[in-house]
Amino acid sequence: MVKVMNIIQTIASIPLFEGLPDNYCESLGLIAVRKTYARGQMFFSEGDDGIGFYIILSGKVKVFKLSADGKEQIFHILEDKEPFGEAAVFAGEHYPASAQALVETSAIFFPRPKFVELILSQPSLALSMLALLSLRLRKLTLLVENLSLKEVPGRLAAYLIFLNDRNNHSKSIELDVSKNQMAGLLGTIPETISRILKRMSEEKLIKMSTRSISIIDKKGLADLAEGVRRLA
Amino acid sequence: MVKVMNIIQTIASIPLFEGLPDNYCESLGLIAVRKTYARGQMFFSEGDDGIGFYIILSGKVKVFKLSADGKEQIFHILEDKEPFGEAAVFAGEHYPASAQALVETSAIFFPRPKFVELILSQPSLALSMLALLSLRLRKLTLLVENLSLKEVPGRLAAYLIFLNDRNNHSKSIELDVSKNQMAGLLGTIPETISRILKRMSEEKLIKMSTRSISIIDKKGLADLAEGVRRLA
DNA sequence: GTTGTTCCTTGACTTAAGTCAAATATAAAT
DNA sequence: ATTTATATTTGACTTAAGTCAAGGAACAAC
Repeated sequence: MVKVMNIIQTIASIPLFEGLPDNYCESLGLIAVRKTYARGQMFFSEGDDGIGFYIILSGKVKVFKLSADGKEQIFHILEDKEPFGEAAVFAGEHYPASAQALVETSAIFFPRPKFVELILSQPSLALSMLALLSLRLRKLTLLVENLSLKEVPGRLAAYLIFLNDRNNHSKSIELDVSKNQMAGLLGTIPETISRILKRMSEEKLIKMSTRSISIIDKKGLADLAEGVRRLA
Repeated sequence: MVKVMNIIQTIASIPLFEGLPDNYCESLGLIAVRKTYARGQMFFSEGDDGIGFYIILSGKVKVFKLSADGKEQIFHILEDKEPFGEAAVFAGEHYPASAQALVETSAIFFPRPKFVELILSQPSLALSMLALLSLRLRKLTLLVENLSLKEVPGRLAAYLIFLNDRNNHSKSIELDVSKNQMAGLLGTIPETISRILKRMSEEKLIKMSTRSISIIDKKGLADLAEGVRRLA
């Protein structure tokens, strides 16, 4: 029972379920299953039946698709307390993309049938899910915008600013994803990332250290991201 | 009252609200407002407050974003009974993109506050909305995949097949959107569309008439869309 | 340390697709 | 029909970014 209690407390602390009455958190706890995935292990693959969704407790997960020739487009890189696979629970039968652990990751799993049942009895939970999906939609919209409206330096600048904003606006950005992953997220290749980061350094927009990047001219980066300025 | 009755019947026929109890359709009818938009008129612009969402009764609407230098990325082109602006109702405060009537369009509008209220009292309505948002998410996922994993001929092939499938798999596709719009949707420019359609004709994948396109080699197109084959 | 592995950088080359500009074609208006 | 406007096609040119291939770091294991 100790383990169940832990899950319930954990659930209550997840933004998605915030403000739910205690007894519903308990119901959630009862249908939730804790799982651990090793680095590189797949949660699910594109086309699999959508049997439920996950919420990350710790670790890092990438959601992506592969093209016929093996190129990979990453849609999201997700961390603590972020859910994934949730769209498949409501829409179609299958997961539209694949999900893989980038590092050892622990997550809780909510099986579809029981969760849908719960939703039906609890409108405010439904409202939370609606807000969540809307947010995802917004994030994806941003990605589409980036991919088609901006060239790579702009996308990269936007991503650096995103990372910076997420880390409390501290001047230095930890590069906890490989340039390979970065490239996949930005719809390009690692070589291009390298070259652009170099140009950004030359133009004194950023300073590079081994495992991190410092933003020197945030305005300049923002201009790049807006497509206002371009890189020499 | 006649007008209200019409709206209620209309609402009951919309997939999004299918299977709802009559009294809820009536409630929806009471908060719904019918509006008409001229060709070129804006429903809302990116950044506007998300005051509600629309469902198309007749006409055609494009949802898009503009870059700093005026390039336009179209996210969806929507027709009868399709909703738009719904994400803004739940997520943030603002519409993430703009919506404009491509032809004279009539729609019903649901104001946010009253709709949210309704959702809270009716879980199965919430479930419909969840499914809808998931579907949107899926469509966008596809767009991202197209934009980054495939080159333009592949995207165009995928789009032609999409149009074909939508129109009951009839051999000929009506080009009811300009090549300009098409280009915007596929993240490219009209010139490129022209050239690729020409090459597709030369390779006997399609046959072009003035206002329509016939698919000759569907398999060939599908191969292009999958990225299996390439255009000479 | 030294070895092996993985990741990152750099260079030379190629190419898809964008820009600019001009010529046609189609549709709309009088 | 003739004119006007709008869309489409075509050509010549440019360029961002991809491919291929070779060196260099960084890191882990022994």
